[in-house]
Amino acid sequence: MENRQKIREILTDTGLRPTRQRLDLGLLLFTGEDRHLTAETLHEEAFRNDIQISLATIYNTLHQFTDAGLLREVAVSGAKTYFDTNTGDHHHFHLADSDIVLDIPDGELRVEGIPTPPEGMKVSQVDIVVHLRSSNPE
Amino acid sequence: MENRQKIREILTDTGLRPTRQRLDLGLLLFTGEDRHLTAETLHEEAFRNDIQISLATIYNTLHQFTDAGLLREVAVSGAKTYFDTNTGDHHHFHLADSDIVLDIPDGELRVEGIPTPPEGMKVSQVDIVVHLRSSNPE
DNA sequence: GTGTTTGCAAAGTGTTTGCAATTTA
DNA sequence: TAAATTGCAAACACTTTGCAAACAC
Repeated sequence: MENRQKIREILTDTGLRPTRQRLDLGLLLFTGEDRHLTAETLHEEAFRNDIQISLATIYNTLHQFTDAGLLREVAVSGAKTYFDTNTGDHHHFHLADSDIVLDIPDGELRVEGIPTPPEGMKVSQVDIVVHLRSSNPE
Repeated sequence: MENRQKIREILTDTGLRPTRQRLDLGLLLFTGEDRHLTAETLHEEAFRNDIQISLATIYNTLHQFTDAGLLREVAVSGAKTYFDTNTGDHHHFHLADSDIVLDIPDGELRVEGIPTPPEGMKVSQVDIVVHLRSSNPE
């Protein structure tokens, strides 16, 4: 299949051996729409697609992909770590009640006047999270 | 002591019974400079001050104080939950290497064009986290 | 073959919970 | 004394680790 070949290239380009697991996960992650996922989410998705991968390998792979710049870690809140297949510059809604993460549509949000970091430090990332709640009375 | 009385008032004002534990923690939290802490941090600080409080009660109290609007939860990154004694509108630096959280000095940072939330939702909080790394080569 | 990767199970972290004992109003 | 609060220990959710077996080059 053509897609599989594309993933293989992505992997070797970033110095990751194209193992069956990484190819399968890469195919899930880098095909189709951008999205947000947790290790658990991805594990279930793999399972649903008859892909056998241990949770430990899911964690390893998510981190390796993140280190390789193929994914981006999003700090939203709570215990779970979210990964974003969109590595571009953008920000997030967080639905507090359901723990769902959504992209904020491009171009609307803007930050002004990011302060100078303390001496010896540099900005590595700016995260904006807009937390949302249901506007109905409880 | 005068401070203790002040804390007692804060507690009763918010409908929290002024128990020994809440008074002690309130005294630690609401005296002196604003700061960021985790349950573990506060537990240690209490211990150093010869205040006997179980970790479970620390967690309970932090959440009760947060619900009462005396503290603010800050979603920075990673597993730990940070609480901020500054409940005002402000944002944070996160030192990625040491997991330290700092306030961004007031007035510099500004967000423009927070997008309209999806139907039926309202914005409950906007968190901006500027992640910092050492600018020295690794 | 050699070094890398996987997967299991066990361990680790941070947090919450159930419930009897204690404290507050 | 009725209701709220505490503290312990156990349970929990998520993540990492150690290491032998399997795999990629």
